[in-house]
Amino acid sequence: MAQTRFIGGLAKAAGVRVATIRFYERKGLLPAPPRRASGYRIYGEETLQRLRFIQRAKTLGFSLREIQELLALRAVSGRTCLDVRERATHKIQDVEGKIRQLRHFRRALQLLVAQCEAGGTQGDCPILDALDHFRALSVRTARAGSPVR
Amino acid sequence: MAQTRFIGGLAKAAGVRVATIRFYERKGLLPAPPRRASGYRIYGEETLQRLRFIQRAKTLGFSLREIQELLALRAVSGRTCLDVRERATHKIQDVEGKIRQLRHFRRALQLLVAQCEAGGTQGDCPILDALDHFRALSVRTARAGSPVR
DNA sequence: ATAAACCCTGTACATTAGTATCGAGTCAAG
DNA sequence: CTTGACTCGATACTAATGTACAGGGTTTAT
Repeated sequence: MAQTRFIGGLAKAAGVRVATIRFYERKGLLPAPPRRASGYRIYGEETLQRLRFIQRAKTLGFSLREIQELLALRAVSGRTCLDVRERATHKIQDVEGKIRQLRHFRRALQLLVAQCEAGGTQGDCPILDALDHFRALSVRTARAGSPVR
Repeated sequence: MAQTRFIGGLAKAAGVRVATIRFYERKGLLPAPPRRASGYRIYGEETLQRLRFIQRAKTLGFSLREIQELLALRAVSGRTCLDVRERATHKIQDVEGKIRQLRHFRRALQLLVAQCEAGGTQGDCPILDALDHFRALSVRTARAGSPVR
């Protein structure tokens, strides 16, 4: 049985503002919901799920435009399957790149912590340039750069 | 031997605009570099590395403010080691959360592709609600939500 | 020593992602 | 059937993250 509620209840459940929900609707991130005779928007559970999806994707560095594209993968109308597959495959590459970066990132931070612990719980840490290690690890896409002038 | 260059060369090497570099300097993401007598900024290799770090962190969903915090982990002056360790540990949690989310995300996208392939290269895909699967997987933080009204 | 290409500061403009406010209408609990 | 909380659309404002001049000085290859 679908929960139904007005915009305020949905906003509270999702932890966003009412204005944000209307904003997302205008932007096409949320479908125009059914309305009461009065014009009040009526939401079911699925909109809450979609809002949570949007929130998560945002913290992962996707822009609203990208999130819209991701959501559009579901709405197959008018798109061929091949098209969807291509887009999804491309997104997977994207996601895997992010995962890789984050792993390097984590490793660097762990090194930082390890160096701290090695230095003892008080007194000076060594230079703590573990983040340089991160840099060294993840600069694979490095281009040549302009020469000295 | 450190490469040195003016702001334009650095911008080109990092793939950002000159104005962006000056913007980051104003924001404290890049240190104020040494200058020529003329006032021209002079950059070494380390600034390029830092710029690349910033770019990567941005695509991973960190705001400039958060990136500043991450960079501050390196600048140990005035901070105790314990403090740094705590902050780094917290960041690691953060990063791991993101990795987890991205993995769910990827799984959902892979499911989507698989469903597409099962449906053949042409004709209609099934409903393709693999992203619902993603939702089901990743809604662990779900709160009760307001009741019907 | 000159001209193209570059840099300086300061300020204004743009885009993304919301937030806030207003006046008027609606809901629902007592 | 009133009253406080909610909703509506429209519009304007904000913060974060850049971008684009304008007017004037600098570098450097030739």
